[in-house]
Amino acid sequence: MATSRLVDTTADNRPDRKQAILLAAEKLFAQKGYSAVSIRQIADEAGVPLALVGYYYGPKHDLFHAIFAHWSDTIDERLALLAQARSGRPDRRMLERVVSAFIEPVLRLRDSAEGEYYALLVARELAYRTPDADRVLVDYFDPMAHAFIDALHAICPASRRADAAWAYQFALGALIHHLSDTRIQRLSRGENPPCDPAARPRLATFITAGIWALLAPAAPHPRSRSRPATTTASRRHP
Amino acid sequence: MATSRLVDTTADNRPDRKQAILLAAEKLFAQKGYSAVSIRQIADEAGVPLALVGYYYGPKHDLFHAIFAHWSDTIDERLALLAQARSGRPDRRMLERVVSAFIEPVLRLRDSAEGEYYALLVARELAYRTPDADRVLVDYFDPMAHAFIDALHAICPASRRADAAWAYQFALGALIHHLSDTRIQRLSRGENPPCDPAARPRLATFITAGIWALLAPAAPHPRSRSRPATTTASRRHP
DNA sequence: CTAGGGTTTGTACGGTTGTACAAGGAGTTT
DNA sequence: AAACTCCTTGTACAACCGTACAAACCCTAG
Repeated sequence: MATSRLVDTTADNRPDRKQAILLAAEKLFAQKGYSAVSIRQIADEAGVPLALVGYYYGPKHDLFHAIFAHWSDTIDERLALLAQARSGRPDRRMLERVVSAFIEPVLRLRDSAEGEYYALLVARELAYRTPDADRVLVDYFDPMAHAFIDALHAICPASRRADAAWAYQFALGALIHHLSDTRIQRLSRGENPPCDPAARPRLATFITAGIWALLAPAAPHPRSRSRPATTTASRRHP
Repeated sequence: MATSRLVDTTADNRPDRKQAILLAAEKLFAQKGYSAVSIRQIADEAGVPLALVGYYYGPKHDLFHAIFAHWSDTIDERLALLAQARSGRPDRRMLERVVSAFIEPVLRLRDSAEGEYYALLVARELAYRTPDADRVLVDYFDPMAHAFIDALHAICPASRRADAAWAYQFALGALIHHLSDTRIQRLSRGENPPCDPAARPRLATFITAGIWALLAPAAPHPRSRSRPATTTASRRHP
């Protein structure tokens, strides 16, 4: 009994205004950034009156937070993919699977119609450190980061976990920067269009090789420099 | 004759208000982002009345632009370092020198007292794509990017230049993300403090290995997938 | 029917924004 | 002394900001 009004509405052909607001906010935040977008612009983009935004989502920052809450289950999917990639012997092959689990879901999201703006929003707002964005980072993405770092550390047990954390952040930087990269077209003189699917395996190669060089058990990095540079300066270093 | 008033002022012990404004803008833009900072906040930070900001720099975006104009000579230094690194035979050793020329000046700037906020500003605002930031990107940083991409392409002549462009962007992402990275302390469970100098050689290792794997003449990436995976799946991939 | 709850609106508030402008101050040149 | 240029300032403006609120609305339950 007492079927809520909201459920009836979604069954209707009447447009879901609440979700329209969320979608508009996603898009504009991803395009212009949190503080450059006004609630009025969001309302206009969604085609709803101004006051409706505040009615559903309250203050501006709660609307921002609601976007990440709406997509929170995609993080669970990524964690499941990671767990699946960790089956088998911990070798370079496993690293390749883990990197793939790290990259693929995000790029797939970016290339999908629904998740496009969310992926862009994550890439931009989380690299762009601000107290507002930091709370979202801690709540939603830190657990996943720790899971990936643990996986890297498990693959290369001889490495220090702190080095695995660095490797993760380097890889994340490459991924994030690639996500919202429109400059590549200019820099490649028109050869690489934005969102080129050919970039995907190249990013995987880049990240895998980088992590492997950093964590491979052959020669772990010392904590602090003890000797001057050897002949090959930066492959294994002082 | 006719020594300009400005020159006299800098010779005085009277504080240079114009530069104080630029410094304050640098700091606040780096900390909170362009659109989250008001001109009034900048004036307060600099300790000057509001109207003086507009007097010296005009509209807000011109002030933003002036910051990059002020540091434009550091880009020339980076280009000189790159040219120096390109002397000798084009081998892996040269790649290590090029990567070092790519990383070191930026990190040194970040760790210096004067350039700290500028480095942070670059890392944040240029990854955070916005029409405003894009113009300074094209004006100041695209030429340098092309120079580095050309260098990578010259080291690995068998590779396609478009792949070198991707490699550059991946490397830039890792560098940029590391620059403003304060999360590393959380993720390493306190082991890695922010701005740890030990990160520098690790970043070099990561980037060098990634680029080398991507561009090394042994087996260039096909433009589109033609062959199934080799024995090691993603080192050279489908 | 009426009552009531969720939804939708127009509107208004106080505050902040970027920018402009006229008036004055300081120091040098005519 | 007067004229001039550069520097400095207080202030005003229109536009926009986030948020709140009281009405009107639609639909269902009683």
